[in-house]
Amino acid sequence: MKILFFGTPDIAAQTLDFMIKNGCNICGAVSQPDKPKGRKFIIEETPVKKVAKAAGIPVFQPETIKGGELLPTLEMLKPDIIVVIAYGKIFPKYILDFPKFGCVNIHASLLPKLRGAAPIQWAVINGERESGVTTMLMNEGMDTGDIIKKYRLAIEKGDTAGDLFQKIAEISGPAIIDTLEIINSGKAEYTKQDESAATYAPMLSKEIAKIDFSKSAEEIINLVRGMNPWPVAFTYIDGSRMKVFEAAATEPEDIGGVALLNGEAIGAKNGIICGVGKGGAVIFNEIAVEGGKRMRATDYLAGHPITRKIKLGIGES
RNA sequence: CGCGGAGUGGAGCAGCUCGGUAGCUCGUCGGGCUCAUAACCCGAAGGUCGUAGGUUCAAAUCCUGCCUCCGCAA
Repeated sequence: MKILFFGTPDIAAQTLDFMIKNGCNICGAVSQPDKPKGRKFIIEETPVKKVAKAAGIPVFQPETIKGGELLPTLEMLKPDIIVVIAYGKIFPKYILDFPKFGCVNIHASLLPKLRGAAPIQWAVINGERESGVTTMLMNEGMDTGDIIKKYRLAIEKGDTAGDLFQKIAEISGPAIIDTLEIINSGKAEYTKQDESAATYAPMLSKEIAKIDFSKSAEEIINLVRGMNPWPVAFTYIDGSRMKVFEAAATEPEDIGGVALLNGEAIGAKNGIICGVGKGGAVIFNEIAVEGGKRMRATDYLAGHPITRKIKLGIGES
């Protein structure tokens, strides 16, 4: 079965790598165009492109695909099936209809929950205990295709989005191989999604990453986990942006009777304790401020003592 | 040349504007106090101030090149 692979970021690259190593017949890889990245604006190849090039697979990076740009490529390669993971664009009908076995997408959630761009982070932010990947036959909607198979996965309490990314990446390769075998054997069943149960995982934005201290301790801790390693939950301390990499629940009494309202913080021997909504409090264990490296909050406090309570979250928004 | 910040004992920072004695909090080590402690008291070790030059009687501090790290932006 000739496979044309679509994908862009690291998680797609790992899956592609797994497929190659397991003998899949990949006739080409389509990825987003390379874009300037990093501090120096250096153009960097997408992870999928790197893997494909290393394996000698031809790479295609059209700016857009909705106007028929990919038709010549499809006719040249004549793929039997298209596999898509985190490519980043909606597929137009001419591509969906081209391969004999259709276009199979592997999505990092248990559909119909968390359709959209950032299912992994939202699973963590929402405090889900379970996630996984779903393979489906793509249609013209966003993650609305008929489900082929779900592969479940537990989310541990301390998992960050980065941890979940890793877990998802590990099962994605085996999952797609399994699904391809099912399709190839002709035993595939396509199940319609329950539209009433659909939820969405929109792209992450700066606004979402800003800590809202009126929320509960649990919600804030989940946000911190879900934003790690990117874009990282943040607030403002002393007028500077402070990223929070790790936070834990704590009791307001831990700071010796000082009452902390929402957003009020004080230095403690284990980190920075901050009052949050519903009478709770969280402790920031690992942080980074502008210009500084990531460090333990206790180290920050060594150079920036907070002996009287201060208000967090004040800064240019 | 996209914009900006930073390199100072093991960690986090101050000192630089206005050159002249290496400072603070924590940690480490030793001692003391205490029923006890991540608490408290006394003491000690530990730094070519990122690097290469320049200016100067004298540079952590002023000037120039280079290296490294980080934030924004993507």
